[in-house]
Amino acid sequence: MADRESRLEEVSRLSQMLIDIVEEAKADFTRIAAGFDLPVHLARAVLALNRPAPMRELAEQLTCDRSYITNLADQLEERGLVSRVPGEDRRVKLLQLTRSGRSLRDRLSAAVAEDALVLRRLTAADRKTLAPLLEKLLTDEPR
Amino acid sequence: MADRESRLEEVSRLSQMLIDIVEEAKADFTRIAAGFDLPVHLARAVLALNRPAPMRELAEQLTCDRSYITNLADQLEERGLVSRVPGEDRRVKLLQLTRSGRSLRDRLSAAVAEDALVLRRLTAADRKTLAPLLEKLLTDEPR
DNA sequence: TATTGTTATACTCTATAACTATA
DNA sequence: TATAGTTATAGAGTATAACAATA
Repeated sequence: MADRESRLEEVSRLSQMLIDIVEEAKADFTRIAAGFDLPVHLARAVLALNRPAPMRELAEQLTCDRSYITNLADQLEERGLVSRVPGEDRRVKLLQLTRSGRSLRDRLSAAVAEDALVLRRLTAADRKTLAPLLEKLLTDEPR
Repeated sequence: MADRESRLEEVSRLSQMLIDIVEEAKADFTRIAAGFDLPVHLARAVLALNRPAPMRELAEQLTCDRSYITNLADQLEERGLVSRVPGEDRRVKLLQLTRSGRSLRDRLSAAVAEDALVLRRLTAADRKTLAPLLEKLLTDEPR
């Protein structure tokens, strides 16, 4: 079957495009974050803090170790972007954006959204076509 | 404009789906490579070697430093998957898959293609719709 | 006993700089 | 002088393990 070879080629072309798109999107994010003087991992943490969250929870959301969150929290605190506030359970500390942290988060998220590839390069109709295809790619039933 | 908020939401949903898809695809690749007892970076190198290539060229293709390619080449050689063969320019060494390297590459690429998300979850028609949208996302004119 | 956050430390991946041999 | 590959080393990013406080 010459069929197999050509299918293989189509598949790797599509996969590579997906990878390239995401790499470009990540590069965009890196650039935008740098514009706010933030390394990527701090920018991600700031965006994740849409409300005060236990450090444990943040670790799950960012899929990293608790000890690493301690690390991030220290850096964010040094910059005056978050503060650690005690939770009801006294083992827990919540990370909470400071006033300046909230302001930064607003500006950052607006910049990210405005810059998004999917807005810059696709029409509304394109996006309407794209969404269900991506959803299909994410449903893990047929395994 | 409540418009802006909802657009923002649509955008981040699409972007997140793209990221999730690629993460899943990469996880699949990691799993498949592990099935051949290869860490990801070695598997990528093996796939890149569809023909003997100067180490310099491989560095460009994998977008990494020459010194790192030396590193990869050592590991691949230890596994008996590649050999260094002298180029015409005597400064150059070509990395060339051994017989067993070629065999591995064939099986690996077949496994990758067969497992691809875009095959598992999309119909041929879906893929035909998806391709031009991804291409549009990759054309960097409208900046 | 289990869980939260912290500390100290170690590991993985990758790059930089200096080197050699060729060109 | 510039380039290909190598070596030794360093850095970024992240995890592991042991720990103190609390549940």
